[in-house]
Amino acid sequence: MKEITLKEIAETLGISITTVSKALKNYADVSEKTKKAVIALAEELHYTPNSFAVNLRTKESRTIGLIVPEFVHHFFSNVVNGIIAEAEKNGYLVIILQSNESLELEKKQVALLINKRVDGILMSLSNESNDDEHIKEILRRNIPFVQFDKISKLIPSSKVIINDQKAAMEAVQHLIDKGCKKISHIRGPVNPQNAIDRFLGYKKTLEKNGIPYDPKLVYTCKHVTFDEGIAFARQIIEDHPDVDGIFAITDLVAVGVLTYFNENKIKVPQQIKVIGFSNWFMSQIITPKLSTVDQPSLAMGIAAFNLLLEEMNAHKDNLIFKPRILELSTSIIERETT
Amino acid sequence: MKEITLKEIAETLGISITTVSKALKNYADVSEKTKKAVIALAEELHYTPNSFAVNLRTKESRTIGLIVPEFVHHFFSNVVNGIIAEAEKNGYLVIILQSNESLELEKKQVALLINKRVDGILMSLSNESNDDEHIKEILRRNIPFVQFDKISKLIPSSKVIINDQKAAMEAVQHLIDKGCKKISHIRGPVNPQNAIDRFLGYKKTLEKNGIPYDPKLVYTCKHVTFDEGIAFARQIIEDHPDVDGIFAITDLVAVGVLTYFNENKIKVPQQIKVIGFSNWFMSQIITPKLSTVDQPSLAMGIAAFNLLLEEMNAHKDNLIFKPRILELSTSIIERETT
DNA sequence: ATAATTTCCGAAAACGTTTTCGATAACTCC
DNA sequence: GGAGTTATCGAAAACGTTTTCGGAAATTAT
Repeated sequence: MKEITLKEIAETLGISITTVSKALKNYADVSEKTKKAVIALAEELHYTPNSFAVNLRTKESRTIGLIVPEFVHHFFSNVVNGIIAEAEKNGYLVIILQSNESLELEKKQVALLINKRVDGILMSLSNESNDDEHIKEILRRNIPFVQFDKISKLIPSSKVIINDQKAAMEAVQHLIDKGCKKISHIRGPVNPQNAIDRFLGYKKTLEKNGIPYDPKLVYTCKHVTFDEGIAFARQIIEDHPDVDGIFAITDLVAVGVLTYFNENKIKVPQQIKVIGFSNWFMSQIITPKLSTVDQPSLAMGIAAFNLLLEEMNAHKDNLIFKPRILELSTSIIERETT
Repeated sequence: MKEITLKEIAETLGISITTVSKALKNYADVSEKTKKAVIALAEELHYTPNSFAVNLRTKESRTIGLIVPEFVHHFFSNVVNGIIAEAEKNGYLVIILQSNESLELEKKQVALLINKRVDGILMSLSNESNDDEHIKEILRRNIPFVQFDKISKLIPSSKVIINDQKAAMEAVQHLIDKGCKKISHIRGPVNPQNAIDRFLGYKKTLEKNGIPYDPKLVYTCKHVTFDEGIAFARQIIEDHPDVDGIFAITDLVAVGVLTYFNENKIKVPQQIKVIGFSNWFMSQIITPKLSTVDQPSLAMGIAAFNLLLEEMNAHKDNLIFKPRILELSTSIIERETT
């Protein structure tokens, strides 16, 4: 079981390796006759070029690295889906790494990708990320790099994001428009930019509508899980029986909230209205159907890859690439919980 | 921005490339003094070995390829999760490809992975797969290969599966035990082995319980979607108003069924009992909560990678590896729909 | 006929690493 | 002091490809 190489083909055909290589790449300075012969033999022997050698020679691997905090959840798996589909369309392969929201793992993974010499890196930050050294290392090495969704504003790279603050403002305004007077917010962890922005959107919208902001109405998730949704729902009812609206950081948490309410006969939307974030699939199958903010996940993946592609192409031609920020638009989806 | 190579380090230190390489790999025939110097300089310059060259030289990439039909859905994203976690633990990277249930794409992707010279391939077949040539090519090239979940019995490779027939039998028996007399089956497409096996399990269990098998009670999904669940639910009620049990190929379809029943005030489980398959997350949040068959997705991913790892290690040492078949166990989860 | 051009081919270098094998220098032991 | 041993190093080949450049052969122009 030995590998077929250019040398093999060259020797059996009695020509040089050079000519074989050129024949397969359709160079003009190879006669049609030899081309035919080479191609025929290559196919017969199931020749496929050794990509290790090609990579070494051409200094590119047509492979990109992708780091996400997790992808079992609907939003990220959709983004990843967009990325690998678009990558494949352009002849790129994707190596996927999952940081599990751990900064330490994230650092290792960045090092891995650098070592692998991927042509570019696509990344969504973990919740723990506040130390930027590993990201700076990517830029220092001049590796094409695009952040998406969970980004750091301090890193001067291209980004694909939504306007979390604006989207949150619309969500909270929607609750107010539906008659909510006392709105609680179940927010994400302290670090991530989008948790901060959504919280700020919540706060600003209250103030804009003359509703005093009360920090006691804000509950902070540690891991943004279904179970936290259940737990906070109970706590909110205990602490503030008169709350009539809840804005949850994400649909998963909102679904936890609804589950608790369903089990405890708390009427949604009559007693309390609920709005989530991201428009996960499950939001349309739970009873009552969850109102939410539609966040274009597939489009985000596609946009992120294409932005990276532009940067990789510029990089190949030794051009400087000016980082760009793409802001995708969101929209409120009104369902039965508001 | 030039890359740091062994040559760089060797020249600034006035020693040979060989020694630098050996120093970094902690060879015994390099003095402690030079080792220290080399390591210090390597760190200072942020040296990282060029993996293209390493791959070429060592003929391995510590990268595996993974092809799944799709992974936005809960089951596969969990399997993938298990795989990449386990791979990373063992120093392997994973290239993920999605066949989108298309045979044509699947073939291209196999070719891509072969060309990439991944150390091993992990694969779950698309629904269209009946032509085996591309898979045979993997075996012909002696590339370590493990199939999981959606497999072809004809391919003599290692496999990680569940016993679909047995699991289906348990599910249908569960419906019968709960009093169902006329059970409909919403099955998967014609080709895939697991759709066949689950159907066979359905049929056998009916017969075992003295219930005549009626092909008119079997509905065949083309794409196994939520919408098909809704459509078939309507059709079942129309065609057979007296059906009192439904066994759906997967939770997604079952959830579609429940959604239709909820909207049309058909009482579950009083009028009709429903059981799904796979225990997706959504099955526990829908009302009524869906009874289902628990299929160990994460464990399947972990097992599949470890089996592949064994095979890759044997391959490295030029040992022959006898394919093994791992069968993971399933269990019925009784919830509110039965 | 020769000169100029075109067509076709191949030698060789390069990409950066790993590993084998031999060489030198330094040491140990009697 | 010489033989044997050990410690340390480096030359060179190899992995398989791509690309540059020059040269020979064939063709066309003069």
